[in-house]
Amino acid sequence: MQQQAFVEGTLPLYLKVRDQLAGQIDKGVLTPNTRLPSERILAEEYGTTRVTTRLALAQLEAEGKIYRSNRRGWFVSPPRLIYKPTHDYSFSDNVTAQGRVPETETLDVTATEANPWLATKTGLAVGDPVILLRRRRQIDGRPVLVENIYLNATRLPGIETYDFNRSLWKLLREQYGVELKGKRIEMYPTALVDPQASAIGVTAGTAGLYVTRCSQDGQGGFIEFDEEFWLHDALSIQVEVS
Amino acid sequence: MQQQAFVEGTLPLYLKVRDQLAGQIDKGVLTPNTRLPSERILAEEYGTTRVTTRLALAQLEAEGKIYRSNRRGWFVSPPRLIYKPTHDYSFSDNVTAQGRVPETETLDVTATEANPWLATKTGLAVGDPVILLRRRRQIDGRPVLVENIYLNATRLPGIETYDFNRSLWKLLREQYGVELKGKRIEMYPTALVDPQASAIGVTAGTAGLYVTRCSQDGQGGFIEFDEEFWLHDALSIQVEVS
DNA sequence: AAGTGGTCTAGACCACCAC
DNA sequence: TGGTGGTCTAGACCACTTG
Repeated sequence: MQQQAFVEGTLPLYLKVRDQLAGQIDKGVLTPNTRLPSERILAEEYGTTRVTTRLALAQLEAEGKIYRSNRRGWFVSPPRLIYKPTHDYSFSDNVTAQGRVPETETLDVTATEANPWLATKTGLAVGDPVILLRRRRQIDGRPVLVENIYLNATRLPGIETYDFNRSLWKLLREQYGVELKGKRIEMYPTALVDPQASAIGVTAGTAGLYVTRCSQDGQGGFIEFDEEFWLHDALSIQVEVS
Repeated sequence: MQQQAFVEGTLPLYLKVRDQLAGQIDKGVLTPNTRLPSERILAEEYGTTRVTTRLALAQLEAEGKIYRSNRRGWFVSPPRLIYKPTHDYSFSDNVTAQGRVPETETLDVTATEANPWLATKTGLAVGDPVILLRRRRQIDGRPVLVENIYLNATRLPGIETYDFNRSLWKLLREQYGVELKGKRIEMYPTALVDPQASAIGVTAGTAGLYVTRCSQDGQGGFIEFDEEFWLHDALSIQVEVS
């Protein structure tokens, strides 16, 4: 029942545990995607309880140094993917160019209509037909984002019949002759909640980055609105302007 | 000692508490910057313990719906500031334009030299003289970011003598005739750790957004490198390209 | 079946802030 | 000085994953 003294210069215990583990990660003793010892073992090693150990792990998770895989354990985070949302890079090409292995899964494709929220985001009228495409994307076997893509069904007739497990940008260019031009991007950090958290296989409340991207063709016509839910430790955003 | 049953359709208790509080925020019962009841009172209201209540509060914090003020309590988050890092907006003008009240405090100004890390970021040589300026910025009385600004001392002689509690961009333009042109921006979500967490007055480990911005003049000469540590719930980033 | 993280209890003392 | 959040203990049962 003894509490640790909180005198000047003394860190809380959970931050000491944090520092120890962070040191092992930074020094390369623990390498990306390595599993950490279980919470119970860590608690014993550091002479404390699971609650305190979990505080330390939550800190490292918030910093993006470790991640958890649903009831399988804690793992060291791999490097962040460099992502330039203003460019036309395909996810697959970008991931491959950085020496990683991408994978895309189509979750479902639905024909629907623009609701008021989507209408204000896209300039469509409420009720205009759209195709909603939901996909999950992985890097090196780890799901890192889910996305909802709203496609202008009027402008892209028959698009729901194609294979969406490949680059959408290439599909638009090759089948419809569309070159995406104008883009309006918005993003902010937030927690992933259901249904996105479940789709990505993480606990509700895991830190994430919410990114939306509205793309038009050269004539200013609306083509697609993309809503991406990223794990917060999986990416680093880069934007260049001149 | 009875545990809640985890049958189909039943949420964990901490998520029920979360939903209740979130509902009150969304419905406007709790308005921005309102203080929530204390953890002990919330725990009693929901018939649970502080630990579980804190889980619920941590969820809402991760989503950006509430924030904590060092040992003073939990508060409802105000709307996010819309921030366009590719534009030349001054912080003060931007905050004012959105109907909020900005404040800037200079923490310290130091003459130093470029280290290897800064050299790779800026194109300076290691050892080149730079002025390091640290500032804290507030919105409506709440500190929302601290920043480290590295200024090219060779290009901007005497800059350390000016008042930095106002717009740096205006100072550069009016006193040095500098128009910033090229920008390279990089950002990713991470936790705020000391010394930034202390400077902003939040617990180490609070979710944040790390933003760097490297600016040049029209001739490609390096002017300033800006490193910003934002509270994660304080901003929404917008970027437009055509 | 064994082990993992996920959730939860019922307390405790401490540092800090406002009154 | 009293109340707040911050940290911590020493357990418990549950759901899920893996062998």
